Amino acid sequence: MARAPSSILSFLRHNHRARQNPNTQIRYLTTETKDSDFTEISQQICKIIRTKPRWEQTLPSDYPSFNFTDPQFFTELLKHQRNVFFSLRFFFWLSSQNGFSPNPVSFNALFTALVEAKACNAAKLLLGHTGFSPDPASLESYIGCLCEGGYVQEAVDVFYRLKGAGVCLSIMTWNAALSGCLKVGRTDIIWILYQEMIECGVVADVETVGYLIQALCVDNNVLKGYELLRQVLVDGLVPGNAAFNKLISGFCKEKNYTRVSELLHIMISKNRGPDNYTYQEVINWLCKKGKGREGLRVFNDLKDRGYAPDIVMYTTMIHGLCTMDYIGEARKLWFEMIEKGYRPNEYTYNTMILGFCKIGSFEEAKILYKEMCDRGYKETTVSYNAMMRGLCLHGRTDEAYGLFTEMPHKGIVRDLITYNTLIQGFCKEGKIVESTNLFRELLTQGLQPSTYSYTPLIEKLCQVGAVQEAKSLWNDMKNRGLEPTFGTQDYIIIGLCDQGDAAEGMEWFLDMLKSKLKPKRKTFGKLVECLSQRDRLDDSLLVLDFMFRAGYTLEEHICYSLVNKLGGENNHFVETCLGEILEGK
DNA sequence: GTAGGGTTAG
Repeated sequence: MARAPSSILSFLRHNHRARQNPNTQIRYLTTETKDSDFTEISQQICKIIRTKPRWEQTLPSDYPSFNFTDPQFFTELLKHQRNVFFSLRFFFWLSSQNGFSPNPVSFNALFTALVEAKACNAAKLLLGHTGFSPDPASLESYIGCLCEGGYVQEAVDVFYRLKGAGVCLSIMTWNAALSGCLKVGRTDIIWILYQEMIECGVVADVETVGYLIQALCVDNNVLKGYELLRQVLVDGLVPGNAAFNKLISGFCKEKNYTRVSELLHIMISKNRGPDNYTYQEVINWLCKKGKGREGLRVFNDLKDRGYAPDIVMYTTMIHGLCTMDYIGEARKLWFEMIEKGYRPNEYTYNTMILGFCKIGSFEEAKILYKEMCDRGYKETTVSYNAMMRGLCLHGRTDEAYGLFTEMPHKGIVRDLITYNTLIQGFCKEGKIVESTNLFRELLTQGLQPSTYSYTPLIEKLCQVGAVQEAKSLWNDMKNRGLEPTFGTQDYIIIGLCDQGDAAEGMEWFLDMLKSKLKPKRKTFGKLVECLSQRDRLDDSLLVLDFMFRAGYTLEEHICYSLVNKLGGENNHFVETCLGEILEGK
């Protein structure tokens, strides 16, 4: 005798054990209930698809008379299923069943749930598999969701879809989009979106301004970012610390410490106290720009004022001290850090290991290296590169090469820096063949060479008189769009002069001036000497003139040879120059 | 969000 639906429900409600068995419940509800209670059933289905691994295969055959493919049932299920991924799986399962035609309402509910759960990949999947279009509000949330996941290009596509439908985004979504673009470094999209934002008539808020300032800094437009800051400060808006910090590190990079200090003062006066990130950037850049002493002073000041440096700041400072070869001080900080309860991590170990390697204390380095491994930190490309660099710096390239050959056996990837380190090491020892081979290997490995791959080779080739090969490497480098590093043209000019090719040396020299580059003192000297030996006195005086203007003086022996050459001439310019030479200007 | 490995020559 079948029980009436209400009595079943009441039975379940009062019978604890029966309630615990979802199968029992569904069997009752689906076989014996005429007007199925969707709410009750979907609650039970939720439980089954959450707990039963192969429900797709068993559910239909277990309950043949229940119509799972009723769209209304899915909507009910969605209401009760907290895990959106189960709902998505159920939706796809339903879609594969005959007789189920998803309706826009359930699609939209599912899409919204996915977006709210920040499951943008799943949302993307759903969108791609159905012909439905979510409602504008969900699409707008979807934009924020995409941006957060770093899919900014897709977010822009959705934006244009909404724009086409005449929908304007809220300031929250605009900000989410800008923030997302910033995270993945797509400032190009930031400016496009900002333009659109203005056209929509949306008023930027303080958060927007913060992102714009950061974007300007990323684009190396620190000054513009600063101007924007000043402008909004007048309006009473104070952007968050992230914007200040970006500006500060931007000005640090440019060595504009006046602005840095001004910004720090603004932060304090606006109750935006500089945080660990702020000071860390300051210390970091001071050290990177060769002002490690000042970096250390800031660091010590902070401690005196009661700021507690964290492990990152300690690592930064230790790194700075190691850069200056103040290993003793670095080591002191190392122990101080441990005393404060921080355990050195992978970064700290690698920094300190390189510090020891650089000054040739390989025994100390090896002890730390072993300690690092014992603590469970794996050997990495970075740790290998550090050891190889140290060895190369001390002329132990064979040992460095030994490590290089060892890397693949340990499953450690060789990267561009690995190759560059060894190329430089071999070049320094005059082992051009080995370097050239490594350079070729780098290319065959599919790595993109950098300026640092070329520079040591160009330098060494010039020194041994192979200027033609050096020039061909130079062209290769330029063709790859790589900017030469400081001094590369100097090597070539000196190489040309050594070969007596004053004419081409002069061409390269003029190119340097055109590019507003300052040749080295040695380059000037060599060129003057070479030109005068070739009796190109006008040119040599011209170079001499630039040399003085660059603030250099002429080496004595070149001075004498020039004076000898000029002996017979008699013009005003020569006299002036000679006068300057003799005055030692 | 933060930190570590490759840049001259003196």
